[in-house]
Amino acid sequence: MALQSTDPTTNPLYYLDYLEFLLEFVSDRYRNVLLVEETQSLDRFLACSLNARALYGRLLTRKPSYFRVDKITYPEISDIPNAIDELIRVEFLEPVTAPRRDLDISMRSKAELKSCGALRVPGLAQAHRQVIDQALITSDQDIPKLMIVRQRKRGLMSICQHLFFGNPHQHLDEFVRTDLGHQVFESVDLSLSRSFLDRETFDLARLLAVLKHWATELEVCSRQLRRSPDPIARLDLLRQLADLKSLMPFRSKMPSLSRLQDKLYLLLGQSFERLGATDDAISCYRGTTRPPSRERQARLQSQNTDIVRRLCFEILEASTDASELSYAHKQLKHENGIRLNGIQHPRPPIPRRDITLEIDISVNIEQQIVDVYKGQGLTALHIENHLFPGLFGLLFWEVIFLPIQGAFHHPFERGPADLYEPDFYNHRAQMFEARFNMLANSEYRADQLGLLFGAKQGITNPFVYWPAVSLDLFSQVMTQTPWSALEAIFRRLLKDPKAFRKGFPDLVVLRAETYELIEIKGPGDRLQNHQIAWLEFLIAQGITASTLFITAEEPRSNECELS
DNA sequence: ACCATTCACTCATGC
DNA sequence: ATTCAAGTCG
DNA sequence: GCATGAGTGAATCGACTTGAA
Ligand SMILES: [Mn+2]
Repeated sequence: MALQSTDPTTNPLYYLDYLEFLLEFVSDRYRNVLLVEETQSLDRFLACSLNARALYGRLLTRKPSYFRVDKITYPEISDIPNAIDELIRVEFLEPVTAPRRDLDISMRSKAELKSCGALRVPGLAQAHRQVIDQALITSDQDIPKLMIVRQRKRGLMSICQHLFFGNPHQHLDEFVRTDLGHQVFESVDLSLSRSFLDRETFDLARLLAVLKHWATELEVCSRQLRRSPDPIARLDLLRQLADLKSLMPFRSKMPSLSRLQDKLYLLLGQSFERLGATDDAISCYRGTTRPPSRERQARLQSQNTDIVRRLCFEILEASTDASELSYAHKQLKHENGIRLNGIQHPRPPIPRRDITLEIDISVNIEQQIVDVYKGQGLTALHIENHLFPGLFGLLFWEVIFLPIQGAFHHPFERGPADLYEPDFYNHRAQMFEARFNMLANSEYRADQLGLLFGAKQGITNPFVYWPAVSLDLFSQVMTQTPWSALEAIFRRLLKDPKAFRKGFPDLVVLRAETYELIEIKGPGDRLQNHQIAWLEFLIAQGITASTLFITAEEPRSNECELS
């Protein structure tokens, strides 16, 4: 794998190396996905002179696709005019020949407009840029033409990037930032996986990306409409939403794409709901089981107790989403009275303390409590979701980065691509179980913690947030937590890594023989369902965890007690 | 996935 | 003169 | 007091240039 150094003194064309690495990777591994004319274009590009390719690579990193020829200067590229001609011949660049008064204006700075005499109208020189452009475009003021080129084949480039990364949003930046050491990725054998296996799947991915973009826009509209109702705009929006819904493709076999579809259905359902189109909303929610689809369906049909009950049972059976589960519990309890105890877990009470504190708004409340503990000679850290997930990510490093089929497709992945799929554990069950067995030995565990922390520090891992953790912290927490508790926490994490990574208590307070977890609640802040779920779980596992509610205190009184 | 997404937090309503 | 946002670059 | 839904703000690499306000 030939990733070169970014150092411009030794390698002034580093960006071209990146681009060509990507293009060659794609045309090599995704030959059957690319269309014939796409392959031909790529071949034509790769056959160009070094100068031409370098220029195209430079322009590709820039935001607009129109460029003033007189402004294109790159010291490392010689004979730019010639490179431009060459790129025009292979249709990677296009001269703007038709009169484009708009560009002749907008691509000039104010100073330039002034020096070609365009701002002589009184007051115009002081006006806002937008106003000037507007005024000049319709005036008969003569404005000299600029020599402008438009970059072509940007679409092809984004197709290649999409294929390379397996998603539409990562781009060439990753190469630079990785070479600069801003991010470090685990090196994984990529030979077992390709992002897309055929054109059909890939086209579906691109379609879904477009639909999602559209749906997000409509969702924003629906929110605005709620603020300021407008019956006509509402009807128009409803029509657009219906159009979008009718374009929804059949459920894809590819998990990453069906996840996208799930999100789309939720987005659509939510928009319909906001506009009061209950039936449409329900039918969208029916397209997916992703939370909170079932809860929304139930709420929208609250008058039909049979449906509500069926949905709630489904939730209890299948969902890991705390807020959905809490809804289902309440609903069923409410309907069936008390005789539902079979399903409910006995709930340990969550310890609660209340204090008053002079609150400093400029600092977040958690940090203030940390300082209070510091004043008492205790170490407290605000690490929220980084403690146990971090420990998990470290101890199970090898399993997480196992290069099984479908997990890794390119060198810039922070974790396996199927991490958030229901089968993440199943596809690695043997390895996970073997690891659990090994880690049951506390000496081995301690050993591994130290080794892995040293070996992997700084390497991106979806569970480890390096700035927030330290070996000392991990060591102390690990040795002071019974393995049974750790194992239970890790297994819960594994059930739904996305959902269960959130909701841990804010603070860890370190004491000599033990530690304590505390969820801070400032004025107006309430416990959320997933926080309650973790607190109860942790307490049930014998870990000291509690809540601390803060009430604002008038200035000037002092001291608060935290035993 | 940088006019986008995600999350924790915060506020406003209605019971 | 300064501040600010967008864009560029490694 | 409670539940709910909507809205906020911070954080996404960081230094540097440019043009506009
Ligand atoms: Mn909190």
